[in-house]
Amino acid sequence: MDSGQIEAVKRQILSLEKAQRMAEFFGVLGDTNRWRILSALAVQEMRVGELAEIVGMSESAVSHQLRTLRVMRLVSHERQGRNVVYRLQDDHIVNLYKEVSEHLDEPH
Amino acid sequence: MDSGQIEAVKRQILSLEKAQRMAEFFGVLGDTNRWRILSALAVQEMRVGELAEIVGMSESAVSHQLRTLRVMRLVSHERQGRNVVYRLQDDHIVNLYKEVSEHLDEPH
DNA sequence: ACAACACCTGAACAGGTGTTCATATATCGA
DNA sequence: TCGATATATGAACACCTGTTCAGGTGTTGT
Repeated sequence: MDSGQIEAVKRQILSLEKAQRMAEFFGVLGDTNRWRILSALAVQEMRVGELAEIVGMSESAVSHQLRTLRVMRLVSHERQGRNVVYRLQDDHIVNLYKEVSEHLDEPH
Repeated sequence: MDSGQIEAVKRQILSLEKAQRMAEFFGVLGDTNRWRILSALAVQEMRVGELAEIVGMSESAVSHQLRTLRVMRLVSHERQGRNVVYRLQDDHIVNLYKEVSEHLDEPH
């Protein structure tokens, strides 16, 4: 590669901003407990306390994580009386899970 | 949800091991510079030094990151004389990029 | 109105992550 | 073989992240 080609690639790669947005999103999925929470919500929508018991975390920790998931619009929430019900916002995560699951299952 | 349903969901969620593997993989994609490196390699295969100049990082930092990407089998490498050429291992990452890009571009 | 309940939030602290710097390894040219 | 080049690696350090703990907000039943 000569210096002209180098410059050409520089113009084609992800911008810093776009790369940051990607990293931020994938970073959210880079946590074991958040995957457990998401997989629980993939079974069915549920309240915070129920999530906490299912994944074996404190309610506070779950709440903190749900906040993160909310910001990335992976889950939506709805207050019902004194409870707050969380659900997966759409099936993007399920698709991502399937796609990556294949990758990880490939023989090395 | 009664306690029976709670137990049922507990059995259906991702195991700790599977969740950890998912988190580990996505965590690798949770870094701005790794996305810049991957997007450069998506344009064309290239040497470490070229990557370093294109993404504006030190060669050492790039090398460290490539190691991480290699472990997750996102890139493969081949020594050519004193150079080492890196390339994307397959198109999984490109697919992931497209899928997530849509998600991020959706109106809030 | 008030106590109990369900959830959220901020600060603090421990553990993890990415970069730099110095050095090591590997290959080529003379 | 020796110096130059290209990449890899280990330790150290600064920064980021997730949990806990203490306390706060919002809602219901009496």
